[in-house]
Amino acid sequence: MADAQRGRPRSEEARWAILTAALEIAAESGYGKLTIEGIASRAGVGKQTIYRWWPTKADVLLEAGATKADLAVPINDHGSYAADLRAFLTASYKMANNRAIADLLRALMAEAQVDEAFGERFRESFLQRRRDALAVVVERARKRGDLPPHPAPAVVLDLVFGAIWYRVLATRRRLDRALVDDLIRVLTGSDR
Amino acid sequence: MADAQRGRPRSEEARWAILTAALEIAAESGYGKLTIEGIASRAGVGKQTIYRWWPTKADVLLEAGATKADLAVPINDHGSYAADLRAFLTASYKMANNRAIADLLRALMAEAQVDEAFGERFRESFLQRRRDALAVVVERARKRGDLPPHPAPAVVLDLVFGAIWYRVLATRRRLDRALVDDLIRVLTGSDR
DNA sequence: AGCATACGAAACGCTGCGTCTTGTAAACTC
DNA sequence: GAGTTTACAAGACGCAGCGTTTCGTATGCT
Repeated sequence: MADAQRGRPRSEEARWAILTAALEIAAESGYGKLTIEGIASRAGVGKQTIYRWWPTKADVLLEAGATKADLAVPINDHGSYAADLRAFLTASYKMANNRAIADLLRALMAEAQVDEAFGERFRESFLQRRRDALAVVVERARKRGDLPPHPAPAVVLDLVFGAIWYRVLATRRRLDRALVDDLIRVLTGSDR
Repeated sequence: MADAQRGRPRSEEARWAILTAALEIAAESGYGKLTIEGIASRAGVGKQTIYRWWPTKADVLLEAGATKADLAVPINDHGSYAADLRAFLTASYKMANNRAIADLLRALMAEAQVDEAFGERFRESFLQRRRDALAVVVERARKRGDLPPHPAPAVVLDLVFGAIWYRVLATRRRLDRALVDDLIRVLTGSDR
């Protein structure tokens, strides 16, 4: 085989140590205090091993989150648009109300604003996936004839993720039942 | 008078040069490339003059925005909740669709995630003021008997600002008429 | 005149960046 | 089992920017 593996293979142990160290430091001291040298030192790893596999420390965190945290949201069919929404929102706010995960997401979103290239990676590998997931729920409602004419599907995504992210980033208030209930009311048009 | 001014007064000229230089550099090269030394150099000012009056470069930008950009939103009475909302949202999305202002807001929001102390200042001096403004609109609607039972006033704020910020920070899509229309529909309960 | 504070300029030590070098380790190829 | 290739830990390197300090000067008040 021409493209058989050549040379020493990547150390899975080092990768794991790096991801763990990054999460630990970020959790203990905050993203602002996270440095490549700090990660390397705690992981017992050379800096070059980090630079070889990740372009920035934010990418390390992004992979750490994807690998070690369960960021999946359920999009099973619960029979109605309202029930599907409730399942999605409940799972989402359990995530957002988890301190460690919220801090991680805030750091990634912040870095995405400052580093344009990372921003694209973050949007594609995280934000867009979550949009796609909710879009499935909306599309299912449309096929069921369950979807009100307004708001438009694109706006549904903006309202749901907007409200969640705004609380996480701006007001720092917990996501609660009241928000979820009103959100469902508003999106299903069940005021009347 | 005991507390009369003593010593050389603060140079208004230097202050203005610093705010201008900060905005220019951020606009030209992005917030990631903004440095205190860069600001001082372009403004023709000693670094100490910056450190004497602002704790961080983000605070410089925050004051620059407050001083040089018109960030006011109209909360005049337009006769109905829907009309008030439309005026508020229209003004907001004209702001958010202005590239320079959007970039500035993204940088400030990003820094607020990383620097806890600045985050509080940002919330108090900017985010909360805008929440207060919209709260006036909502309260007026309530007094008029114009306000639907849902969503609750607090959720109204989350939905409006959430949608705006989410587009600015996450999808980078322009705010458009469709979003404004759907938002008004949803908040006034005028589906029916 | 004397005092207090701000100013521009520049030097300081420090931290973390991203690169590079060194010697060793772990896989495959012949 | 000798040779090749890539990854590894460790650490040195020059650089940029930080926040502080020092200097001599400027501008207000009493």
